[in-house]
Amino acid sequence: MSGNKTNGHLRAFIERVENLEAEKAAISEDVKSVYAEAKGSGYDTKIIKMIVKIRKQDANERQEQEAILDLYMAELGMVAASPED
Amino acid sequence: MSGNKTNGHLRAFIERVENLEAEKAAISEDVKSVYAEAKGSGYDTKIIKMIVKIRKQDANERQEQEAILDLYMAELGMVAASPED
Amino acid sequence: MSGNKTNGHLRAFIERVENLEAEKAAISEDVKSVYAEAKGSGYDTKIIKMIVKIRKQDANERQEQEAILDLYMAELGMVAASPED
Amino acid sequence: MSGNKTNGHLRAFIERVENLEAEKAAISEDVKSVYAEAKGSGYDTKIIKMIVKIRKQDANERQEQEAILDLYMAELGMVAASPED
DNA sequence: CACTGGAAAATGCCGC
DNA sequence: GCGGCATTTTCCAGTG
Repeated sequence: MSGNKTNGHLRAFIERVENLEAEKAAISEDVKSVYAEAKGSGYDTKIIKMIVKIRKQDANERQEQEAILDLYMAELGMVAASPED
Repeated sequence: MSGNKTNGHLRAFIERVENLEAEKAAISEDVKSVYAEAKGSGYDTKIIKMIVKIRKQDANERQEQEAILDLYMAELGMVAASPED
Repeated sequence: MSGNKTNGHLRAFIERVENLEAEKAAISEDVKSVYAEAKGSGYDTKIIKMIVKIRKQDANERQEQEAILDLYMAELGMVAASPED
Repeated sequence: MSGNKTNGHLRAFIERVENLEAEKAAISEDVKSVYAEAKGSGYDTKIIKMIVKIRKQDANERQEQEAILDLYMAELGMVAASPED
């Protein structure tokens, strides 16, 4: 009665996840290919990875800055006063 | 200057990697959505993850087994027939 | 033969790890206390955490930049030439 | 403005947190050193980690048991005498 | 009080 | 085969 027909649902969820993860794995392969190609062109993989990493950090940082700005503004909009007392 | 034109290549490599990683991130989001949906249907996310994990392990083991089988067959002078499913 | 007396060593290693992790846990408690105190002084914990996070990100970024600089310098010191042949 | 002098407090809080987290990071390094040393002595890091984990679980269980015991004793009207410390 | 989001830990993977 | 790295997983505080 209660949950039997949901077994099909469970199976569907699992398959969807597995398909998505297969896609992810394929893309990871592509990334590896790009690095291999870059190395084949004489570039140092390590450096490329580091550049990618730094650029990602930059993006994160920007996001964090905006997040804290939002926090500040919310804070100021709410209390607009000194925290203590 | 010898290799200036390769700068364009470097940039291209970096962008390709970044695009691929963006795709990966998007798919990861999709996976999260599926889990959220499953949870909304009353399933325990943790259990589904375990099932997915186990099935992946099984797949890995299968592949290993097949690889070993291929090795044996090659050893015996028999070419492993078309592996595909 | 060889490894019997090392049991004592194993025990010693485990205890060292456990002691260190106990210290870490204690410090985590201290951190929590500081946040509690700050909140008691009217500060928003969330904001403080975010500031700490951003400052840590800044530090990381600096480190990454230096790391890549080192990489570049090593690269240039080694080959000092265009990447592609 | 009312609360300007609290900026110093905020700064102090932040620095205290950062110092504590630096200590934590240092201790984490120490833990890594211990594991490296253990590996250098021929031990398998993974196994040691498992042992540490199990012992921690045991400790947790013990605490739970003691907590339950305390509950029972409180229920019975007996104050759980200070076990130690 | 269950859920979300984030920090810390653990696992697995990749390149050397 | 090992160390480093990325991803995953787990734990916990905060929140509605």
